[in-house]
Amino acid sequence: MQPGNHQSQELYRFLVQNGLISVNNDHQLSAMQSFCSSSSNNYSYYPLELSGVSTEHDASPQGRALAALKNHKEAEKRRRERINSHLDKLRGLLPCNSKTDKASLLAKVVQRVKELKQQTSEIAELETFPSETDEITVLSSNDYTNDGRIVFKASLCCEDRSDLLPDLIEILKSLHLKTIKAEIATLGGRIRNVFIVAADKDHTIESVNFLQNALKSLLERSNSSERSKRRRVLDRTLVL
Amino acid sequence: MQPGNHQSQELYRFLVQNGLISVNNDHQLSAMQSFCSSSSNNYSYYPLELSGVSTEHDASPQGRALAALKNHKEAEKRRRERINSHLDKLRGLLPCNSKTDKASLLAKVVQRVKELKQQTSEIAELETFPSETDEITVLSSNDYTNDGRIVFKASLCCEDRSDLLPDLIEILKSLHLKTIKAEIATLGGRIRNVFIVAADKDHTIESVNFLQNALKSLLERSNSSERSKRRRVLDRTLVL
DNA sequence: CCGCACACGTGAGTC
DNA sequence: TGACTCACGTGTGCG
Repeated sequence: MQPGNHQSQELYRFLVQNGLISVNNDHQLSAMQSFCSSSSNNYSYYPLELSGVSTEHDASPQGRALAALKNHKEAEKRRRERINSHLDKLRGLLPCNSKTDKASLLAKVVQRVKELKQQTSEIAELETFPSETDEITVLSSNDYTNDGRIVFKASLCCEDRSDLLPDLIEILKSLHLKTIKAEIATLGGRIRNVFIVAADKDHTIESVNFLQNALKSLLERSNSSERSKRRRVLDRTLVL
Repeated sequence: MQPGNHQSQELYRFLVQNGLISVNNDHQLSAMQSFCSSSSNNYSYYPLELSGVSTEHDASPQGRALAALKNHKEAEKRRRERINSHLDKLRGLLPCNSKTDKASLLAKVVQRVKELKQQTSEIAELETFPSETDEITVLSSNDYTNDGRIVFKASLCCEDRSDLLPDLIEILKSLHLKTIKAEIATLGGRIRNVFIVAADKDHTIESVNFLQNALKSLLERSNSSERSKRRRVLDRTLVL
């Protein structure tokens, strides 16, 4: 079966998509190149074939060139199928028909990815409950990079005490970090601070560790002074 | 500038993507078709042009066919640019270089969309279930602003009782808040209400606090009447 | 008829 | 050298 005519295109795509006929995976197994050279698609297309020149196992320059061209043609076809199969997967993933254009489909995909991205980040921000365990999280990602400056998202969850915030502010000041946004939530004597800070231009990614250590020592100070039974500290650093 | 050679391809894509040069939007404005017919791409390609047959405003069959072919060629080019610009947007959205293949890029997109989809649904489910702690959340952001009116997202989680909803409705009515959407979930005698409300035009951002306080008093009434042991109330206000 | 979207084969480029 | 990707122009079918 050749998917050349338009009637069988959708069927063909369906088969490819559902693995009922095989298509190369991306960037692997691509050497499986002449799997269908002996099947039913040996239609004569090139004039040279019509004029009797054998292209099978031909070492002559024309034969080699023709074989290369055939390989090329088939490889290109497989490449198209690969791309289209992914597009069809996306069609199935989004709320859209199987008949939407490639461009419109991709536009929807772009929009959806953006939506989901900020949705998850918003929801992550909502997840600011103070938990029962002490916890430090410092997170930095490329998404947080803003015109050259590095931006962190840091979270600190511990027992509340009156001079926690001043200490925190002092730490940020000493590290030359500028607070962009801060959230504070308290629950039953415990507190969770989530703050987004921007570093100076000359800061490197190692500032994440400085901040991390400073927060850790702050938390240890709190625990030792209060003789807290809460010994375990969840300590996370995420660099995405 | 024509993007024919491979050196300028990336630059061209960059310009298209950032809107520095225009490309048709999907499925609209596609009638803008011959915008570059007088630019530098009037290279002679067809033998008929070389043999002196004018293709400009030619009503002869050859002229018409040639003009159609030219239109077709340019339209196809625009289609390609449209698709590629979206692919480049996706490249910028995902953690990948600008040099990843189309197929691999699309594979990553498929994977990412799947991930984000189930992530958000999982979190959304978690947000709907009533939790064990009493909780009030009032959230307002610029995203919730709708043609001038302020829109809140408020969440209330507490012990269920029969006259909770009437009380809630009364509060919203007294504050002149119009309910746009509401979700109610009950589980083991506990209830969670999430509702989106819109304020009147004359409301300010302080209405958030009114609502917050009203809900708090509502919750305290419930607790005092039921002699609930659940004293701790998570009380959050986020203004993004 | 024309506009539109697609698959196709091919030349050119990169590694 | 070949294996691979890409943009291109073209043929074709649909509305």
